[in-house]
Amino acid sequence: MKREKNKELFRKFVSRQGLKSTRQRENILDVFVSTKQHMSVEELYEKLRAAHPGIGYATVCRTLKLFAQSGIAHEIHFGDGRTRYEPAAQGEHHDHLVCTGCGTIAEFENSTIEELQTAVADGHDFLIHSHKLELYGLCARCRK
Amino acid sequence: MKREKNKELFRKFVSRQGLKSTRQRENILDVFVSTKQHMSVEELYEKLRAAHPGIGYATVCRTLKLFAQSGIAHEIHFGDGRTRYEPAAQGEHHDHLVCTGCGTIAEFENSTIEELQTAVADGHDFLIHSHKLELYGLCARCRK
DNA sequence: TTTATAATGATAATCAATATCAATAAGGAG
DNA sequence: CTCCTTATTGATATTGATTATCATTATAAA
Repeated sequence: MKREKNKELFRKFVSRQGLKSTRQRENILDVFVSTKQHMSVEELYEKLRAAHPGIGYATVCRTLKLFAQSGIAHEIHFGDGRTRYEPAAQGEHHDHLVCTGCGTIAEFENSTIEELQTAVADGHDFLIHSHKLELYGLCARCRK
Repeated sequence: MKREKNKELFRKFVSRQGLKSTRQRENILDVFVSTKQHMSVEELYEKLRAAHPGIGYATVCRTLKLFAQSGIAHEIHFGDGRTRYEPAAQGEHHDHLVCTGCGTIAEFENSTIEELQTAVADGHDFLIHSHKLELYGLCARCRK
């Protein structure tokens, strides 16, 4: 199961880096892996406080950064000034359809686009590490 | 010429919106249209101060936002917390290759990718308004 | 000119994220 | 199990970029 795999990966990361396993990190990990996509730090913080009162905002920020470093999370910026995180699915990648009407975010994957990206990068002698593709517009509901 | 066209477009926008033509706006317009791509607000401010001392930072911010509203500029966010602007070329669109080694930004266009994006959006009954595609990695020089 | 209104620039306010730091917790050594 | 070094936490201050405020100045139409 993906969730458990990410939890395992993070625990290995912590031990490999000589970091310590703490109650807070486990709590944040639990909530994070079972969360819906694209949560902002603020949203995750609120959700965490509900389940684990007393946790600090700074700790949430720090831990999410660790998640990104460990590879189990991706940091996302949609240009609204908030940092968002989403659980990473190893070996997969998806891009986003962002509705400017209601804020809904849908996901998609398209391997042909990915291949073309690689081709473009090759043409520039550029080595792709990661990419970001976002389509902004109106979702089906907001078009009506 | 593209630069003059953008200047004309902005002047029309100002008059159409009942805004006023000011020395500062003309100065910022001059510097902006003749600038290299992807300048941050800070960089544009510094460049402007060199040519037109006394101009305020807030005015630069406000005017760049107006440029974006008028359609002659695009606002760009690369995730480093700085807002950048680039002159818009009407009817064209390009995407970015961002080197995480030296920070260099190259541009590319690929109409096939654009078509596939439209196809993906159609499949979701989504109407694209704009999009952002950025490839992060190492440029030719940094790969060596 | 006069006059209503918009724009400017200095500065304060905002907002998310990060740094600081004293108190606490983890976990290996003995 | 206890000690001890070091990492972590959480409260708060700070940062850094952008935006709001507001008195003063400038624009452009009557």
